[in-house]
Amino acid sequence: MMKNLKLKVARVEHDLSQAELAKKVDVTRQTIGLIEQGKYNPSLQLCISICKTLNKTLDDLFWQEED
Amino acid sequence: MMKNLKLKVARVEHDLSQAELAKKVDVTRQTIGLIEQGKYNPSLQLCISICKTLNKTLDDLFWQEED
DNA sequence: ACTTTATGCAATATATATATTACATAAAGT
DNA sequence: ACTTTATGTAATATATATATTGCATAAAGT
Repeated sequence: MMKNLKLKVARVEHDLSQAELAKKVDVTRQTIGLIEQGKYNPSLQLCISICKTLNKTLDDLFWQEED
Repeated sequence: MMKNLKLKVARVEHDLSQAELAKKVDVTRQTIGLIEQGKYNPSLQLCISICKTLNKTLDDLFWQEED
């Protein structure tokens, strides 16, 4: 799996730590960290929750053009 | 959870049955059926796989504007 | 120097997505 | 009438997302 740098950038743009974002979307810090590292395959609802918190869409944060 | 009518429409536009789409994305027919019924919270990778098969993006099929 | 803060990592536990198998029904084909 | 085809549903099993707890480290604040 691949790192999700777009998520990390969006999070930092909102001046949130992994722990702070985690609390907002009601998961643990580890879950956010692992998603950013590309070691998890998150659920759609969690992705949507993260997007709404960061004012982004699924395509913004979780869509990859390349293969 | 809410039904995913956009997925069903996109699938039908491609003239695929639930079973045929399932085979293409390597899950079971039940999984596709339950996603369409909104009874599952699919993984991001499965969503992406479905999108690529149906020539759509995540926002096209899995993003909901309303709340 | 000490204390937070942020992050990575690891082991175990729990919840749930998904598979497997099977049965039921309605519609369409023959 | 019979046979497919498509879909819903349900029970059990398995894989894995996520939680929990704890330890380690590097950077920044004091």
